[in-house]
Amino acid sequence: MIKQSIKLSVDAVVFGYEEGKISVLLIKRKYEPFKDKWAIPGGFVLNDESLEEAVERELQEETGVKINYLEQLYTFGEPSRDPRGRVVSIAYFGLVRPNTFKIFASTDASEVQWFTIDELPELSFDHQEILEMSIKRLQGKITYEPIGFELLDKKFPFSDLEKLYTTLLGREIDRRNFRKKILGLNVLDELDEKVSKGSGRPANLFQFNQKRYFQLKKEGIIFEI
Amino acid sequence: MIKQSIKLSVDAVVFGYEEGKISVLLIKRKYEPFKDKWAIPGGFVLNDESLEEAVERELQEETGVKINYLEQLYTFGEPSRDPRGRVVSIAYFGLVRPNTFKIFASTDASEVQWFTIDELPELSFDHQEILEMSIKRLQGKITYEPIGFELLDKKFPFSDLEKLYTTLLGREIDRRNFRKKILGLNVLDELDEKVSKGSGRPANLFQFNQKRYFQLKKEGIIFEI
DNA sequence: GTATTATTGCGTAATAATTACGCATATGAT
DNA sequence: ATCATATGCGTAATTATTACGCAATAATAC
Repeated sequence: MIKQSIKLSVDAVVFGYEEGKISVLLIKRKYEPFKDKWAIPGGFVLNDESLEEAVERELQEETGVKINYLEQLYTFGEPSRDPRGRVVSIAYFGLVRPNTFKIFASTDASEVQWFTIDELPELSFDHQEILEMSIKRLQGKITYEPIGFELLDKKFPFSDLEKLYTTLLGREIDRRNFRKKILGLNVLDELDEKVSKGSGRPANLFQFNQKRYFQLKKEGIIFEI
Repeated sequence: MIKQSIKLSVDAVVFGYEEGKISVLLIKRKYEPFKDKWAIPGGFVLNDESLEEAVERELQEETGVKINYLEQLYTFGEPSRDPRGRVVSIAYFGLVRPNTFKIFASTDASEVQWFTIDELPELSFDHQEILEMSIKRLQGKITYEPIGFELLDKKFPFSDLEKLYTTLLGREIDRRNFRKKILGLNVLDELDEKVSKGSGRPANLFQFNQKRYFQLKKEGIIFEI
């Protein structure tokens, strides 16, 4: 039997949402190959850590990000995808609230930066493909799983949620029907707090009730936009 | 940097459909660990083959199966999942038409057998978990992608398709509404052939038109049951 | 050969879900 | 006070889903 010499890495596409824009966290590579090019954060898996642990460790090391939601995306294994040799990479996608921490570059990264998804730089390896798949997955997923809340502040006005969905889905949504639908799902708690931004009627704040969501899911009631 | 010593394998959950039953192809392991226990077919990835090539090679070697549809399922990487050491496995799920070839056991398998999914034996490693995830994926997927046809003969009476869906989804479907819906999707060609099985009015044969499906998909028209 | 049974195939009505849209309400700005 | 702006509630029109009746065409029983 031929000895297997395949290396295993993890990569993470991390999405954030601020000021009506979806952004992705990228690092500038400090070393070859693709030195000084932008890439998705990631790195090799250690012998005794799980894949999720590897992702969270690498993200912490390279960017300082604390992940809020993490999900396995796909495993990329084309023999030619890394010039150093055979590297199979398990890609994840994650959601964070950018305003809850400060990003910084270290270890393999010389820079860390948020890029809005319509202004992306050229990427290393097959990271362009990974990123495109992530965006599609995110767009698909928010219509049948309540993961959008992971991108918003814990307490948010309804208009923030609506803005997020119009941005992510890339189309207009009727505000009144959207409100009816979401509130009808019964996964939001209406708080006794109001917030006013600029002119206009002040908005009530809402909060996602995860416990209630799991309860409904167990009863077979599905979340769908 | 610590040298990485992780092995990479692929596993494939292969589904077949015959006589109104969904079956999974399992092998009996010839060697330790889990010698003489049932398992999902699979094995280690070679240095210079793609992951899909590895799956198809292992299936051919161990079982003689020629796969009809193959899709990546999930990557399982818990450090403790294999008693031999760290083995990360990329699981696939596949669909075949069992009546188009003969299965046989060889290399790592002492036996190969179809098991209906409600009469499964005890499985090796974390293969139980992999299989459960596969079944869920299959059930979910047939409602929004026309992959069910990969399990049927190329030419089939409508009742076969209906039977497949009731079996997979585990619930009754109104024959007349189902027919309207599927035919309305415009992805089936009605042939000028009829088939009669036992008594009753002979049924027209249909054939899935993949070209037409891709065309409709490109136009944004979605398949959904 | 005729009646019976089984299965296919086409239609229409009742119900539910989605979409479109009018307008009152509450605040900041002038 | 008046206007501009954004929130929040309702109802009607449209579309999709579900329920179900029944004719058509064969094998089978007698």
